[in-house]
Amino acid sequence: MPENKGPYYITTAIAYTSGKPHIGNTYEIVLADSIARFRRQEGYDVFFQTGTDEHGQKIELKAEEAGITPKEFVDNVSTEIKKIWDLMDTSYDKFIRTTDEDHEKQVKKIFKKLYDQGDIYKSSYEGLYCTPCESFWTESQLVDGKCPDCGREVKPAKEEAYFFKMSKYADRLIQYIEEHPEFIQPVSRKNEMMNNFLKPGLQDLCVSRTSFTWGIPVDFDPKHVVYVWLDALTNYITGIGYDVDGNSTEQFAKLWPADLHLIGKDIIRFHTIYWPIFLMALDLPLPKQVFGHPWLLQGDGKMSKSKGNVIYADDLVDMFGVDAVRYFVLHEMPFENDGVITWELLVERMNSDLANTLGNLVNRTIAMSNKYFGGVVKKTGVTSEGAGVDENGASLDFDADLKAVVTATKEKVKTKMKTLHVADAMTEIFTLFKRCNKYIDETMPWALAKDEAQADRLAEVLYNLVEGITVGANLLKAFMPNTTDAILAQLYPENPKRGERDFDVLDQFGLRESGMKVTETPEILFARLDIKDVLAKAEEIQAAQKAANGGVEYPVVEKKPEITIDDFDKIQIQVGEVLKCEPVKKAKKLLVSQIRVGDEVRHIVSGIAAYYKPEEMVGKKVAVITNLKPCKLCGVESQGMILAAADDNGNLCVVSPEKDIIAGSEIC
RNA sequence: GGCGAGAUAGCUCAGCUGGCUAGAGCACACGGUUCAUACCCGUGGUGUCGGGGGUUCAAGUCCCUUUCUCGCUACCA
Repeated sequence: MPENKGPYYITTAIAYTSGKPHIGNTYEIVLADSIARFRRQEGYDVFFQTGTDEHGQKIELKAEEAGITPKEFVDNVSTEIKKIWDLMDTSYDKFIRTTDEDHEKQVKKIFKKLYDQGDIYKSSYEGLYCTPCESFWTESQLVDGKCPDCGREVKPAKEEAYFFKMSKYADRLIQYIEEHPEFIQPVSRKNEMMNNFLKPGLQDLCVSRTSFTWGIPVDFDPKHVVYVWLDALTNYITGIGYDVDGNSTEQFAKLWPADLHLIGKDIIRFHTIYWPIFLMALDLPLPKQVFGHPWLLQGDGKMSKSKGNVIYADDLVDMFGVDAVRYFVLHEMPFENDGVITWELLVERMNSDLANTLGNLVNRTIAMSNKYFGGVVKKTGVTSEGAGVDENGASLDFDADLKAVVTATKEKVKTKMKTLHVADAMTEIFTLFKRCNKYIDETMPWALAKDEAQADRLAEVLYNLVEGITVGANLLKAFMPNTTDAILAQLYPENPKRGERDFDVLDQFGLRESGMKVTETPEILFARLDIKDVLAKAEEIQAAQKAANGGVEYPVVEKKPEITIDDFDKIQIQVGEVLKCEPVKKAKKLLVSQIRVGDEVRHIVSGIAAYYKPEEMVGKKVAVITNLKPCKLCGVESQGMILAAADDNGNLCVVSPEKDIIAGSEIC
């Protein structure tokens, strides 16, 4: 066994249990798994944690829709997620759920502790909340009794809330980030965090909610539940036995701080700002590294359930096999940019890398060993040493070159993995396999076989091939564990264990004992696929998905408090006709429209530039709130508001009268 | 609008602190080979290195400028 290099604690983000994860979500666990496996191979004492994030309003609503309790709902989804993680052969050590009793208990205690020490405070600004700005103001901050930001009325707070004093720790965090350049990966993300959040000054974070109940209740104020990020992020410490009262487990002492939090790039902010600050408040050391990986996107249009083109891991595994899917997602994901997945790309990788380069190599090597030596692989020592050079001066000592490539690969893979460049690491391994294929052409075993006198040379060639493949197969273990086993099972049929090598010796050549046999019945590792067949199957899957999703996914909308007809009556809505529309300078999302409302024409700014071109708006009749206090946006005064509907998938449309009616008509 | 990244072969991308005829993989074409899953090996391309200017003996590689793309962020009355 390699020497123990010490503990290594790696986590994925915990998956939100609102539904079955698609292949893009599944990518993260595979990436984490390959890193975890690789570190284990290197000799680290790895602890790999993943799990599910199970609280929040969205889940509360989904459960209601399904007619079951939230707990039943998350039990189902969590089980399904775990099943997929297992299907992908991921070697996590712990699967935590935020509904686990010990987790909930610690979160309550953490909240209390932070409250007691003054980091969390209950909003004392009751009555002066500006809803659109999502900000509380003190009496003294108001300008003319109005919100100093937008100048609108501040209202009595709808809900009291607890806040976390982020600003208190901001300087320490900035210092930490500056002193640990490797903390945020890739580094481009570090700049975004510094420039957009830390340098301008951190806002306090709201850490409780009262608008729903599916969450961890605040012990001492049970109408509040703990805001999901404080709940979710702490899984990284509660999962390994952290206890606020100082009774943390030995495991915690050993593993914390984590070596790597692997997360999607969308939640970098929570992991590199709020999480470190929570930890500082708890007086715990910060994780060593946070890697915000890019996304695996579907190439052919946006994934959507109604289109039925969502790609799920289990469908892919059915069609291609686990390791092929692992290979694909790891290979297609560069370090910084988003990767793309399509059925065509999947087939291409499968055929060219897995079937042609690797599968065929193993197959032809075994076939020749059987054909020429009855499967016995002997090291004879008849090498190509001293073969000289060809007419172009190129070395004919093919053995030496093959060995050099094979033995150098381990170090190359290690180097790539050190910086988490998993795709590049795999490429190095496939370079090894390609070198083996080339070696066959160089040495031409079929030609050697025709000459009795060359029998020992032929044996040596085949030995070298089997040995080279053995090394490559062992290097592949972190990424495609089943393939490693499948190859070794064929090269060492009597006892595959004899083909397994410690990572430390993967830079050595010639460890295979001479005289062992390879299998008499080679099996194809990866079958070539026809793109037509695959596309046909993909269509079947899409059709099934569409059918299964006859039900519609409704948007989740945070509930507002009940109002009376008098409240409603305060709002004046009228039909407006868009006369003219143009983009607002200095703004990306804004359009300014000239709208006829009765006998007056108003300028109204709307955040719809991403959905409507200015010329599309002209001539439309829309619903307009006409008694809204005017307000300047990006330097342009807006005298009202165009009503529009938006769903959860980024669609938006303005609201128009169903029949033609004259501009100025009141909507009531 | 602010901050940042990028624009290199048909496609996806490498090209560090400037230096010999600009690379890899895939795709494509031609040649070789037959052990093998019609597979493997070799050879090949015209790349205005986004446009324009500049520094230098020498610039994808540095500076300025311009166009476009992308990320984060603000505005979304």
